[in-house]
Amino acid sequence: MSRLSTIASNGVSDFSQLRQFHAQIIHHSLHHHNYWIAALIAQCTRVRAPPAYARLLFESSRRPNVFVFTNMLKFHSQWGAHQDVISLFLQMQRHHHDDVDLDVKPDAFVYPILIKSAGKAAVSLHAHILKLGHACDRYVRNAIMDMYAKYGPIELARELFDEIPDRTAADWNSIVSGNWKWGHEAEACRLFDLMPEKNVISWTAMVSGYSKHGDMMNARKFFEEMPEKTVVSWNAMLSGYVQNGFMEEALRLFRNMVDVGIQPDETTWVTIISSCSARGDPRLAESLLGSLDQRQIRLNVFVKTALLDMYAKCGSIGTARRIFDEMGTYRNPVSWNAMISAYTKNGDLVSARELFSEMPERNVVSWNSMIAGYAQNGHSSIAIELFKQMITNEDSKPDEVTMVSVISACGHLGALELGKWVVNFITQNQINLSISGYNSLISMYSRCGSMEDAKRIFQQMPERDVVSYNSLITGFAAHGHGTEVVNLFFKMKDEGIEPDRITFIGVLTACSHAGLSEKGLQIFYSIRSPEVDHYACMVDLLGRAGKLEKAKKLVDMMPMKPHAGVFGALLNSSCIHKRVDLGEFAADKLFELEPENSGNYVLLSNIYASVGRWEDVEKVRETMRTRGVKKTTGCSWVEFGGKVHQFIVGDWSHERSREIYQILEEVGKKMRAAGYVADKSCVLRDIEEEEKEEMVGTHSEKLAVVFGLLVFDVGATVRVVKNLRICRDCHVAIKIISKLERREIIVRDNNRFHCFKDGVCSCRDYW
DNA sequence: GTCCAGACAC
Repeated sequence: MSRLSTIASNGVSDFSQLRQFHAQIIHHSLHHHNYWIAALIAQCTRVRAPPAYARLLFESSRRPNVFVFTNMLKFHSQWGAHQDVISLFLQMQRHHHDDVDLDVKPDAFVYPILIKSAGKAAVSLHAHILKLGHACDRYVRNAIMDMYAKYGPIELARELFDEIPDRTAADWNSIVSGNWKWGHEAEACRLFDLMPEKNVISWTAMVSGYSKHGDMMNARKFFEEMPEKTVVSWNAMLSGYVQNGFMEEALRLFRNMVDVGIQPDETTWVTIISSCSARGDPRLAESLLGSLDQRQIRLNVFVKTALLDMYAKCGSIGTARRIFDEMGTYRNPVSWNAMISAYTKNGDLVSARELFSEMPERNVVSWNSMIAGYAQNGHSSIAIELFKQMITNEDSKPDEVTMVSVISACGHLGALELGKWVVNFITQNQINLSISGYNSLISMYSRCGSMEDAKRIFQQMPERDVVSYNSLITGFAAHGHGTEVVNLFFKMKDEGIEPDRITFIGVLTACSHAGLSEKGLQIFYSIRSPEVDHYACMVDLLGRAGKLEKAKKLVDMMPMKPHAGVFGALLNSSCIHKRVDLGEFAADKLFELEPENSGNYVLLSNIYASVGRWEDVEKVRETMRTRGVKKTTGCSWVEFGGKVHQFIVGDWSHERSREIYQILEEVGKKMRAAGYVADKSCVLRDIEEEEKEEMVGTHSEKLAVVFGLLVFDVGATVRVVKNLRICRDCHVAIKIISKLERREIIVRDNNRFHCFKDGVCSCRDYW
């Protein structure tokens, strides 16, 4: 008996020792005694025993008392099983309610655990706890204050802190960490200096605070000055280096740590492993694993999850899955999520979805991984559908990460109506957006063709970074608003934000499309080290302006190897200016670089057609046939009633197709009556049977416009979204429809926008 | 006998 007591108070060191301990308790027939059950559960927490094991222990108690409950709560809390914590607490309350004499009244020991697990939701517990009078307990008091410090409003945490008459070190540490968390660096430092007694936790909080702010100089300074260090302090410093990308420093510190005799713990390993996955360096990881093996490190679920993630990021999805399968009952939501995102990053949405539906306990990250997976792999509609499921399910609340994916999906679909509904959802659910959230809104509005909204968001943002400017610049560039872009470019410099490569691409494209050659050249020369993409923009700019010799010269002078974009720009401008020689030169290079891209063949053929060299047109067509190059057919979308309707060439799948084609026929008659004759110079039109039709063909853009304007009354503006180039025939048709209907039609084509108004198109150079 | 503050994984 006394031996058992010794084990209980000293603790076991691993799971197998725990099982021996358990066996001895059974041997002494003590396994139904609450005292021993509580002790065993406490040891489960210590060695991170599997949840099923702890649950079995819990159920072996006929009448769990407050100790058994509390230890079980602690166990769940450590695993992050917050749902279990809450339901166990409710069970406790029920037991107490049913029989007041039973020793299960939730006490001051229970509330801190509950508050920690409930997170932000613990706000609703605050009043309840005050009523029970637990708020004067220093642990409970601290837990509540800490909750406000972590989840906000931090001001309330501060009020509570100021009211505490006998502040403990924990109270000071909570308020310091809270200030770091909310970005109040100066206040955190001020409070740290005011602290009557600083302990190792206070110092570690400062190291981690500076690290999270990217201030590694000060982080290191505090780390060096600490009077004592624990393994947690080392871990904080390590993770600071890793998160700020100082991998060499991290490894050096790690060796240093081992040298001074600090035993790395599981957190250390997780940090080191995740630094390998960030670098995508499987070799380093392998050698690390070797040392893990040598040290006989027992891999806990955290380490295993980090390993899983590392293998997935280094491209060994099979190994990742093996680890996942081996984890068995040790899996927690994070392991599931890591595996799901491994699949989505690999483009394997089927396997990801399968895991997602099998998961026992989904959290917001699971939904986010899945939604982002669809959004990033081009399945925008499914991403939005899943989001709608998420909000009906109500098991997890969407956060900013969710919303960024959903916003981006709306942008790719060009679904403005849906986008506005999403924005409304964000405000109604009080989801706080960071800079990157606002940036994604700017992108979304730009992609949906609503620059007024994009600009409004930009102006309303509390703070802007280079991505904010890039998003708006790229948007205006796509709409051909050159001067707006140039103004923004100078404004950002005034604000002290350095333009990056994306900025220059946006500005140069805008100059090119708006015919601002001089401005464009001037800006190009100001780039410190121009990259190949910038040269491509300049070739485009010079080419469009008709300075094809200069464009060709620039290609020859480039300090790096030109890529397809450079020759593509040259081919495109050769087409605009009917330059067969340069067109052939560019096309030759392109056929080598990307033989399967049909667009290049079409452009070359158009050049020949424009100068009447029909035998060469035929030759290009022959080449396409022998190489098996198929002209890509695009599809168009138009949004109506919160739904995105899709059309492809010659498509009859839409439920109102009959009506649409009938109206198209009538529009065609009107057009012919108005004197419009189909333009016969539209070449390669017989590559696809459908394109044989005259003016009133069945191209997707026409279907979309007719649907939007005439079948459904969408109002003044109909937005058509298409990501491939629209054909010349459709371009003309849309112009005519806009004139006949006296309405605005916005077409997104190849991520550029054309606004048709009363038969006039805003773009200058497209055809 | 239990509870709070600092580090890690998606």
